[in-house]
Amino acid sequence: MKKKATLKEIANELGVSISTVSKALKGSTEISEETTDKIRAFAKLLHYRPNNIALSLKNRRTKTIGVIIPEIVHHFFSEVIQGIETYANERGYNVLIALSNESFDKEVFNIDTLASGSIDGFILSVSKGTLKRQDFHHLYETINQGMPIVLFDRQIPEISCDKVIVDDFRGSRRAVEALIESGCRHIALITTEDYVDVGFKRTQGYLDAHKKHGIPQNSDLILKVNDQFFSEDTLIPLQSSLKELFLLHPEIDGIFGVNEVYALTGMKVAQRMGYSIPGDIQVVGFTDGVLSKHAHPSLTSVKQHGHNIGREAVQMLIRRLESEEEGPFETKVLQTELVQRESTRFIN
Amino acid sequence: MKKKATLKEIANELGVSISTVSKALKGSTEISEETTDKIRAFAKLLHYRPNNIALSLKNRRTKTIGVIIPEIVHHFFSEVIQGIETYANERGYNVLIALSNESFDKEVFNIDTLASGSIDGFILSVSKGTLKRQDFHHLYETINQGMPIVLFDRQIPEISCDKVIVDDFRGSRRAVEALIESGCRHIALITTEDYVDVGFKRTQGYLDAHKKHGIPQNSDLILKVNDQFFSEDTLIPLQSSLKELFLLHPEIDGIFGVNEVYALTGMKVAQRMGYSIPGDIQVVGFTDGVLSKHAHPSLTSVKQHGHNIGREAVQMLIRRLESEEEGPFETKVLQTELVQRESTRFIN
DNA sequence: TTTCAACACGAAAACGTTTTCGAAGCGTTA
DNA sequence: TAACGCTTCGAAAACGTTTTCGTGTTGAAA
Repeated sequence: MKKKATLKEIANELGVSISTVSKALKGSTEISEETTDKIRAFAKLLHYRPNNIALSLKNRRTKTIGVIIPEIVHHFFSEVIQGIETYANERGYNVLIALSNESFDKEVFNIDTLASGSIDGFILSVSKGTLKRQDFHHLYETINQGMPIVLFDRQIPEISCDKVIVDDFRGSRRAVEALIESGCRHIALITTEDYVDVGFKRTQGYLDAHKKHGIPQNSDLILKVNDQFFSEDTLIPLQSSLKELFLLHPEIDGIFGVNEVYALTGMKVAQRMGYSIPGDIQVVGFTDGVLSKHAHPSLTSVKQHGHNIGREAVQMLIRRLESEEEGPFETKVLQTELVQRESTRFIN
Repeated sequence: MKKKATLKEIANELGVSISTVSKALKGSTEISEETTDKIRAFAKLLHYRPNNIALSLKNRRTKTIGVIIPEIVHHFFSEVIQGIETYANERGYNVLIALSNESFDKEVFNIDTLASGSIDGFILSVSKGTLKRQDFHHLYETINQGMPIVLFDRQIPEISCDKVIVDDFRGSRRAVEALIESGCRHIALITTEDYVDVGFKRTQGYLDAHKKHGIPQNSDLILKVNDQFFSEDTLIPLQSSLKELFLLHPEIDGIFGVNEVYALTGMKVAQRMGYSIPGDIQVVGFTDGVLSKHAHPSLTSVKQHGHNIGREAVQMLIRRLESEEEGPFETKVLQTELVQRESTRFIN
């Protein structure tokens, strides 16, 4: 690998000082036009590029935001990143992304490497591994070290920092209410285990919708999926559980999945068993992604405006980065939207 | 924002020199156990974290690989990143990801910021914007500056650097041959415009399969989609074009889409018009992603082992980073795999 | 001729780290 | 007592920048 050109080399070759070269390249009026031209020409010849890392050292700022997400395939996270990117760029910040793959160790590793110099602050959604372990020392350390963090999506109440989350409870309740209002009385719920905060809240919304409408809720209709290490394989056991569920409970007339894949899998299993969607069973999912749009029939979903989440997160982070005084931490709660498609026959 | 603790601060507080602190924290035997313990305790108290950026300055290496991809929602790119990550980590390298969003300007911006200090080398797939513009000055500059680049997926013949690509031609030909062998005689092709290299090659494979089997090919059955700025909206015109195509050519008995969404859209339009899949029309897509698996019926696809692509790319990059002499550039061609699902009735 | 401003440039510090080399202090040995 | 070796630590350079504060030269004004 060739080594990169530096100010020093240019200065030596041209018989001027380093400062002169620096000023000339920056277009300072201090340097004569003649010298400036000469230096610029030579710099171009050597393919000179300023070394930002040295700059960061000097400025003690990198103007870069680090984003750590658990998964990259999720359409939701892609949308959030999209939002983060566009808004951060507007404000003159660069964005770097790293993946935790839902693993605690990887999350710690990524935070460590990024925290030590590369970035000014974090926007992150914690991995399932971390949630399960309930070990947040790496986050505490980072915050104590003076680097601001904005958490999004998955909540950790005991950590005090800025947060931007979605109103999972109301989003979910609204969806289940819509099912109830359009006639469903036996709604199956496909959810995660309770340690995943968003899964828990969406489950609560499901329960609350029943209570609100005075509909008895049968807890046999709730299916909790263990997917700490989510992969295609977890779908196989899920499918058989679902088949069993439908066989035991032919009265089921609605399905609510706390994410896209769960809802979709529920729909597919029902279809295979001869149910018509939305004729016999109506289906709603949480998180509106490509799968919902391309499913057959397309899936009614609770949309989480990921773009806005990203935007809010960046706003909070930059405010903290660029202000000296340390105000109280905020938690921004964003509302969802119910997007109707072919898998339901809602009235309005 | 609080400022971060440094070696200097610790040294001053404890009345020792910076070198002593550095050595103590690194566990050098030079420093007495007593002093070491004292320094470490104090460092922990201050939440000290070494500033890697200063280190990179010294070492002139960051041990970090920069990855730039056009889109994050693509399942294919996610898989490649997955591969890059796991293998890079094994070799002690960190991975940073940036997005170009298929935009030339954003690609240039990202390369510029990353190239100047943050990383040792690039793995990238160029944006459609860049391909259309045919402007590669930013890549040339980076290479000339001495920073190695590995290109993947989308080819640029005129740039000399390491590349890892998929055998689009043979993958596509194989898929179309399979269609022909199972009886199709009028296969519609949904492809991109020719400036997208992979689209072009897949089109060539489609044509070659016909020639090889002596089947006349009707160019009216080829639909070229303009999707430079790909969004959900481009699907609407595509759908009407497809509808028109099927109306004009009721003889169509097969569909080959050069990507997942094209194939899927073709399938959906056909289904809406009353065709049965795979009874009346068989469908094959390129790029095997979540959509293929979850479609109804699920989609037969040409799978591009993204994980392997990532692995190969990392291997090539690290080899170049860690060896002094500059060998000739290589291009690694990976083969695809035809994954059969419900949208076809292949014989074997 | 003296004085002074304008102009063009250079020296050096600073950012945070690692590492090499040297040096002080102290005990041991001949 | 002198020589030596070990232990423990500090000074300083280096990485590539930017920026502040000189300093020397020139030309013109007094």
